[in-house]
Amino acid sequence: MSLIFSRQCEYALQAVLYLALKPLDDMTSIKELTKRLDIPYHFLAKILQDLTRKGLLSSLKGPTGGFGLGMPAKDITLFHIVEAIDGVEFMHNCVMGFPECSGKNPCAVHEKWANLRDGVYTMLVSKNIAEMAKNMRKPEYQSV
Amino acid sequence: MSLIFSRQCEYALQAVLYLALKPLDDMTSIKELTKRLDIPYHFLAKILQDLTRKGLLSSLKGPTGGFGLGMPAKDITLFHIVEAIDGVEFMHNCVMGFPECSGKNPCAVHEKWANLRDGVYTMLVSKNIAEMAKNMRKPEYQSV
DNA sequence: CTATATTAAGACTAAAATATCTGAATATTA
DNA sequence: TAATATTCAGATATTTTAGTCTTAATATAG
Ligand code: FES
Ligand code: FES
Repeated sequence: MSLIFSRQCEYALQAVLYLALKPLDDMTSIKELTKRLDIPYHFLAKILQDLTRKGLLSSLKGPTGGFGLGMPAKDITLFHIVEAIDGVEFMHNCVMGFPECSGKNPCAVHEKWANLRDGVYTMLVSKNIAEMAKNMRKPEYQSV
Repeated sequence: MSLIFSRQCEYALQAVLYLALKPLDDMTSIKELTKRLDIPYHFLAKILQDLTRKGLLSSLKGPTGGFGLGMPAKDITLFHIVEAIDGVEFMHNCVMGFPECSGKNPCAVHEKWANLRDGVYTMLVSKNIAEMAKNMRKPEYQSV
């Protein structure tokens, strides 16, 4: 199977975009998130804790507690999330798996891949998550 | 960790490109391939057997045996290899992991991803593996 | 203060991907 | 025919990723 981002990372992207639709200090429980997004409860819990440790989210215990953005949505891009979960190695790895990726010793598709990779980067940083979230037409995100 | 193709698939791409540099009926042993490409012996064996069953390669037992292309290099693209190993789901999956990927209910990056995905497809089919192999400047492939 | 709802943390389990091992089948060569 | 070099097939092992469970900590509301 091929995939770009790990499952964890996909869940993180989905969850943070959901939080981006809410006011900064509004806390959202894991329960609400898993219900909306159909993500395993405890798995999502770990991911969110991870993002909290890394400062992207903030959390609060107790009733009325939950998770919220750790900084204004306008300062967060999808790239921050990918970076926090999967890391950025994909930005400098050879798509064919060769140990080196550079124009010096290019593999058969290096030029094209380098372009596409830049495109992925642009895709992840071109808008902040507030704008991103608004661009979605996913039922999971309606009437938050 | 993020990656596009599975490790298996990466190995397959590397190995088939190596075979593409040889005459059609010239058999190459796993030993030679693993030595050149630094791929675990038995793992590569399984991958090549898989590709053989699927017709992309041919094999011959015994001394002077080994693996070769199953059809002329000009008829094979990288996409055929990816298709055989990883499958083509990545061509219609949402990059953020949502259950549906379509313009009807687009995720935040659907348009951009759809373009990039087409770019990946083009990258994989734009040349046959004979041309691809010649474009490589990897030391692993010199003086075959 | 107490009961409750929540996150935090870490151990644990399950599944998938990656890698290794072993013996059989087969073709070549001497 | 015998020895050898190879692929073939399937079992096993290891590592990584995904997912679950349990207990503790903490904040709120009554
Ligand atoms: S060398 Fe292969 S993508 Fe750069
Ligand atoms: S819906 Fe996400 S990439 Fe198409």
